[in-house]
Amino acid sequence: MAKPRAAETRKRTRIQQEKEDRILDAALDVFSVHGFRGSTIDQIAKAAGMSKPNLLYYFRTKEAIHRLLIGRLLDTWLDPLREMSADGDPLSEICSYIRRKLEMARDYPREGRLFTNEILRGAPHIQEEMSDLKSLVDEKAKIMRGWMKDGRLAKCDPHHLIFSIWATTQHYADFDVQVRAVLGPAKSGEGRFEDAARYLEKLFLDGLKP
Amino acid sequence: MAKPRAAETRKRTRIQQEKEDRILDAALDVFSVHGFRGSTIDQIAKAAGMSKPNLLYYFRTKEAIHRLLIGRLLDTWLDPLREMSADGDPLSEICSYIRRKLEMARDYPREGRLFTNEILRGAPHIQEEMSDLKSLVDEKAKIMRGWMKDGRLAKCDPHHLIFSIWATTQHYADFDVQVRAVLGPAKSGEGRFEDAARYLEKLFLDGLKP
DNA sequence: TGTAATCTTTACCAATTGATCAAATTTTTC
DNA sequence: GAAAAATTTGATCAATTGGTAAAGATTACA
Repeated sequence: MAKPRAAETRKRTRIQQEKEDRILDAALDVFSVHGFRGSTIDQIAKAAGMSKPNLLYYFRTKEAIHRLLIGRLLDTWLDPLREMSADGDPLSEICSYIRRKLEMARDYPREGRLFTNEILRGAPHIQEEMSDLKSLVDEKAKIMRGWMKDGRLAKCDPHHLIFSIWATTQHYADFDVQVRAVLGPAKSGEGRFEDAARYLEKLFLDGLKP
Repeated sequence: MAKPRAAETRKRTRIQQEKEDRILDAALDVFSVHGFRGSTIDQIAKAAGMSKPNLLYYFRTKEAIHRLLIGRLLDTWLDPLREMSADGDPLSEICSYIRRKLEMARDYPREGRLFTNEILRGAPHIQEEMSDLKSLVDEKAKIMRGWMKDGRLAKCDPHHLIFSIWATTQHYADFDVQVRAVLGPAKSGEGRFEDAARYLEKLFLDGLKP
């Protein structure tokens, strides 16, 4: 055959596997920093070590790459929240949730920035998922309200509680350069995540009153 | 004269005043959503209700507009932190700071997103300001450590304390569409900022223990 | 009111960018 | 080891984009 597109090929070959992975990795690098419109196929191709037409042999369009990355991301992004269980101890459940989100900010900062880029742009590609998100959050908020009624959690607005967890943990991915600039070279090692975890646990449990 | 650039004109005329303001406002709209590379001069010109060459009569380049906006932003962005005084009551000082930052997120969300866009991109245009930022934060961290030593503030890492205030307040500007999606139409009015303020004060003062 | 200065428009340019195609090359399969 | 399938390359395209040149329209001011 003259020119089969990679995706139209009978089976996924070894080369396809490899190259597609390399492209997605490179694209995540580029998209997470420059956003969709700010990224070029050339940039991604170069980062993946191949020519532009070669890249386009594996993915028809720039958007196809982006869509795939966003899809993958959304798949796992909410897992930590899903894991929060009504049966556990309220404060431990919340602390575990914070810890898991912070680990994600540490281990997958590019995915975090990709997500933030998308939200900043007004979430044009993920309207549907936003409504799934609402259902999930409402469900967990209900659990929290139950805990509050039982006197096992301080009374407060559960939606804003969840926002504050998202915000404080995601901050270490999105504002990484600012965090490093402020902490200075000495404290910018991986240890900053342990400091953050310690601080956040204290904040969420006891607040700042002496 | 054939074609004087607006900026090179003897005095700022009424029209210059007006048009430049309109351009900057439109550019803030566009840049804050699409980032620098993702925004086009045409887009900004259209949003400002003028032709592209007309816009370029007032600002030589796209970058000139962006630089000016970023400069303005940085000028006022840190004012609330600067106001935090060692003489005040620690907890009130911190609560005021949170309140002021939240007001900025409410009243200047576009500026907030412009800043976040810049940081996400690795802060390429504001390296110098990042180092000024460190000095200011270090100074305030020192004040906080003093408060802790005196037993007037819970012992914790003051840098991460500041991060958590930035994160929780800025969240309402950057993730606005997500916040609205989660809260639903009923609770997405301006009242959400009062709910946030109430929640955050409670969190930072007392934490979540019942 | 006339004219010099300022402002706006129309037409245009060169570079970049997303994407295609056919030919050349490499890999897999039998 | 040859045929078939898959991969890579180089040339190319049309649209977009940042920016310019110059002529025409408007405004301010004597």
